[in-house]
Amino acid sequence: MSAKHRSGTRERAAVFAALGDETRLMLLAKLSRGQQCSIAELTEGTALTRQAVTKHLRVLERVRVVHGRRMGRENIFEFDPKPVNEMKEYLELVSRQWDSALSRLKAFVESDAN
Amino acid sequence: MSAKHRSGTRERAAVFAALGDETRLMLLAKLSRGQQCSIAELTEGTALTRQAVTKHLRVLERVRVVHGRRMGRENIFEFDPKPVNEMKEYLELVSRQWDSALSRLKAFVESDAN
DNA sequence: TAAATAAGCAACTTTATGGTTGCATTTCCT
DNA sequence: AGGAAATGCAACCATAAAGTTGCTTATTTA
Repeated sequence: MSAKHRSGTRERAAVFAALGDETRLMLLAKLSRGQQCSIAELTEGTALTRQAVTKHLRVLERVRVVHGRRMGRENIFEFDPKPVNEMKEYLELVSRQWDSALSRLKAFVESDAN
Repeated sequence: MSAKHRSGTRERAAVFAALGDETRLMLLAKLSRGQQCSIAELTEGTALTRQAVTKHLRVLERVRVVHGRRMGRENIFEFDPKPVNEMKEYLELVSRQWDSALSRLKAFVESDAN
């Protein structure tokens, strides 16, 4: 309800959208296991072209779930946990709101109101 | 790493994708506060048409974040917490994987290897 | 230095998404 | 009954997203 929440809606949606693709979830899975991988390495597991994987990495990079740094001729990508943690916290908030809403409903039903 | 994970990748991506839109996050916010709302009511806060909101509700419904039931002439929508909790748990898993990967890296750096 | 490796850039195709408008249907209320 | 309210359905449009191919650039390495 605070301004902090409403102002972040766009950014949160962007992070969720970035996670909303099977290929990107697989990239995320590999990188979150701690491996630092080049684009070519990340392409290996998939049925896609290197360029397609590159595009997916840019999407993840734009919302800072991942970042790459140039090492010689290769671009090494690494996981960045902050946005994922923020999304986890947001979902926890939603969950808590729901629980307290249920509690209120329960209290209402059990009150004189019925 | 288990089969359970890999088989769910598509579904997880679908849920994240459903959450990856500002309008749908706002609908989710309202519904997760426990209010059961008709489509017309949910449309009120927005600058969109009723039909646009309906489409967004269908997207959320397809991944079971929400469900509607017909009550007379109106369609009352309600939040469903299961998928959101599952996504929360998935993000927790990712987060733990990352933490343990960092621990392993730290142990490695501090070992004879350097 | 020349071949091979890794990646970036750009154009293009296809399909999904978000949104609209117009009209039909169901339900409620007087 | 008959009008108002709440939806549903379908066609349509515009833009974004996912993926491809072809070509260029930068770095290794033999």
